[in-house]
Amino acid sequence: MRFGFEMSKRHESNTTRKGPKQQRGKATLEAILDGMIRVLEQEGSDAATTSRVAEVAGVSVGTLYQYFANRDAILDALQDREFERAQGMMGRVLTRGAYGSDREVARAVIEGLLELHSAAPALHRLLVVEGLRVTPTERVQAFDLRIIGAIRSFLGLANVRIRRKNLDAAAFVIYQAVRATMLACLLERPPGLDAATLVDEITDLVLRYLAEDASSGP
Amino acid sequence: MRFGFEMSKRHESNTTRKGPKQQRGKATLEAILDGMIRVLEQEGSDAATTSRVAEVAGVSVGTLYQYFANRDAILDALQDREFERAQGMMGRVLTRGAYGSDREVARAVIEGLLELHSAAPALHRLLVVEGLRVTPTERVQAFDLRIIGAIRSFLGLANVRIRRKNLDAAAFVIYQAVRATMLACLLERPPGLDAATLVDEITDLVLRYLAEDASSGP
Amino acid sequence: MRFGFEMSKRHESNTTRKGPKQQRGKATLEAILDGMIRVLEQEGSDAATTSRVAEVAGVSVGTLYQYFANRDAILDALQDREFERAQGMMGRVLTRGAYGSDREVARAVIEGLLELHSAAPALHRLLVVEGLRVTPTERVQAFDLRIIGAIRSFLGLANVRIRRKNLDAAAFVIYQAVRATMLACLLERPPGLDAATLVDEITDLVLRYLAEDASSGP
Amino acid sequence: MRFGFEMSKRHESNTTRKGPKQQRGKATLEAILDGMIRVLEQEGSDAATTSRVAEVAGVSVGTLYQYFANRDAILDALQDREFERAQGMMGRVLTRGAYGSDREVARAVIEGLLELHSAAPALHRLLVVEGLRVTPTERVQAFDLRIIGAIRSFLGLANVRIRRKNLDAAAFVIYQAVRATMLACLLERPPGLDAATLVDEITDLVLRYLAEDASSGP
DNA sequence: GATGAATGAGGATTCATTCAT
DNA sequence: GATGAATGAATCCTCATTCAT
Repeated sequence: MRFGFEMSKRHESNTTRKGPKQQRGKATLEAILDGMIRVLEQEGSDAATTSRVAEVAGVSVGTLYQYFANRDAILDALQDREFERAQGMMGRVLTRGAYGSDREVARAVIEGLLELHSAAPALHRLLVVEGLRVTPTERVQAFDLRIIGAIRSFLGLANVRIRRKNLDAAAFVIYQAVRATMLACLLERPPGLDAATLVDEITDLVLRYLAEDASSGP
Repeated sequence: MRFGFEMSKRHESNTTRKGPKQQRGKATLEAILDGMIRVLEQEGSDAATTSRVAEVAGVSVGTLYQYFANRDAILDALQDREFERAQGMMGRVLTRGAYGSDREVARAVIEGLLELHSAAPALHRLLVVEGLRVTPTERVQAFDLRIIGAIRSFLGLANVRIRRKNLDAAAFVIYQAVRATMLACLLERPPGLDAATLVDEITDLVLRYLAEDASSGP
Repeated sequence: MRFGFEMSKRHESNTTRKGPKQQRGKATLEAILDGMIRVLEQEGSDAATTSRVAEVAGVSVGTLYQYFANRDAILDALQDREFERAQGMMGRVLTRGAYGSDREVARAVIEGLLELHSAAPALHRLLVVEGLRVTPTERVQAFDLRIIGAIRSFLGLANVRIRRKNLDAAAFVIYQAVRATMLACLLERPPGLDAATLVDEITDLVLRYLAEDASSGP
Repeated sequence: MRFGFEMSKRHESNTTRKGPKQQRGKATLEAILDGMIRVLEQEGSDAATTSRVAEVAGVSVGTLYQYFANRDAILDALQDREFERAQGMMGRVLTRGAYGSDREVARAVIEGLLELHSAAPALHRLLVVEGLRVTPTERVQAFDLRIIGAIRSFLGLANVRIRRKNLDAAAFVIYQAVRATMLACLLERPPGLDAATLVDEITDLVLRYLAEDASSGP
């Protein structure tokens, strides 16, 4: 167990219809997920109809519905996959850089996140939008709630001197601030704000907010 | 529509169709805008169909279309109204608090923003979603671009000692971070993060990021 | 009485709502008719909504409906006006040219028709379309039935040697052939078919069809 | 819609959306075309809404739109089908009657046309209306342009002595005159003008107009 | 298991017509 | 009489989902 990432195996109903027992099934399932991402990234969410996704995935709509109970289930699965990737990245970075300075660790995590987001900005945009839904869906665990939990436990375990009293609040603030900045930067591509600068700024934002002393600004 | 609130591609007629000059007209127009907000807040963006908005506004669809060229035009108008409110708030706060400490000014602005967001969180959620559009529209001034510009010029004029080199980047980061945190807090209502705490945390986040010395944290 | 143009004063219901007793009323009524024609000619029939017609006529929709029971009534009135113009033209031409050769008379009539059509081709197109309605409207006298009647009586009275046995059929054929050719020419403007040529061709078409000897081709 | 059958402005996708390759698809497509004709014939063009056509065709609107990109595409397809039928008829008649007299050939063609028109007068009415469009569409080959071209080349090839100098004009005139007369006759059913008479009259009209000597009139 | 044709509820938008001022 | 804001039925079209083959 890494950082005590607690997470329930949530909501059967909305998810994959049948566990991909077969090899072929697994491949098809992945093809559909990738099809969804590809459409999202290249054609925008308006174009992400079930038919189009199936087409891009190289299967028929019927098949798509054999793997997913409904359209939302695809997004759920995508969320799961993305969460696992984030989790994996964090694990790798933190293990590897266990002895680096706070700044180095933070920067590594942020770079990892940026990489993850860069691979599929539109997907992450979607995850934000979904997370911000006004009418709470029955989607039990929004993507960000899970991540915030993970961050919270990391902060609790970290041996750095965190200045924050309220760790729950801190985890929440960090997560929202980092994600929004990163995502907006990727999607809006504001002139004069390249990836390197972005990482610098976010790292500094987070460290100054968290750490007792963070005089080593850029 | 899926994925929350996708806007349609076209933006031919971004403006109010024909502001009937009468008094009644003005009232009807406001009723429609308020109807949209009410639906957004209470029923979610999927429910914000033109029919439903008209119904809630207490007018017929036909009337709605007499005031707005299309559905998107309502959102445009809402954006304008909100921008003006934000501008007004900033003006008032900054004038009034011209002699306060940095922290006092920052806190006042953030409290003002929180107030604005609290009045219509769903609307602001929408503005975020809009701001994150993958396919950038020709919509001349996206809400956030306008606000970021305002922040940027404020930073440039402020007589405080800003530690940031790249003021454009700083304005961008601050805006995204503050807005996302505030909005997510309002919409998700995470337990243990009340309004007061939120203001404290955000103020600190911003000040530490910006100011040369921000030792007066909580 | 000229050629025994018999015509009933038909269908009160669909027509002008109130006889324009006032001077102003008469002017407004004409303005509306002209507005309809102007829109038809310049913007096409899709644009000919009651609102647009009223706008172009310089009155309000309400006023328009004070003069016409419904939209169709405007077209009825237009039909009447056009029929009267056609009648007047025929009268003038036939009186003036009473002693010309058959060909001269025919040519004069056709030129007159062309002039009438040229002034408002879109209107005449509309009259055709209306005349060809599949579901017979309650519109008692279609434009063409009235004109055909007039032609028929002219053929009956004419002192030329008509070769046709069936004058009813002949009147019908002539009318349809002439009108269609003329109108299509005006609307489609086929290259290499100017007004002069058109008149020549139609005149010849009609004369050869009707007259005992028509060896004097163009 | 008013004024009979206005077509909408756009013609982006003039073609069949996606001819489902199956057998069933072909049948459905035909059912829709026939449904459109049936509605046109029996209920008039105002009734020819997509829903009604689908209903009469025995399919759902969705299905209709799976075969045709939009309402106009149905009419395009109908036009194509009709053009092909006309072409086939002409081919058959001209081949078979290669050795008949001019009058016999002409009469055969006209009888063929009458048959074609009789089968679906409302459709042909529509094609006329289409042909008379004020705003010329980019629709590549309007029905009549295609037919006029065919007539024109037939006139050029015919070994009969055509008296006309301007064959383009002659083709145009013949086409418009014949079609209008025939169609109006079918739709208005003027008393005392049966099919046989109509064919006689039209044949004579055309032959006298075209041929050097046409003394063999009725 | 896969396919894709069929379904139909639902959403945006228009426009003839009315009626309170 | 004139005005024009309000009405709402009607239309086109989309897309998630099902089911017969």
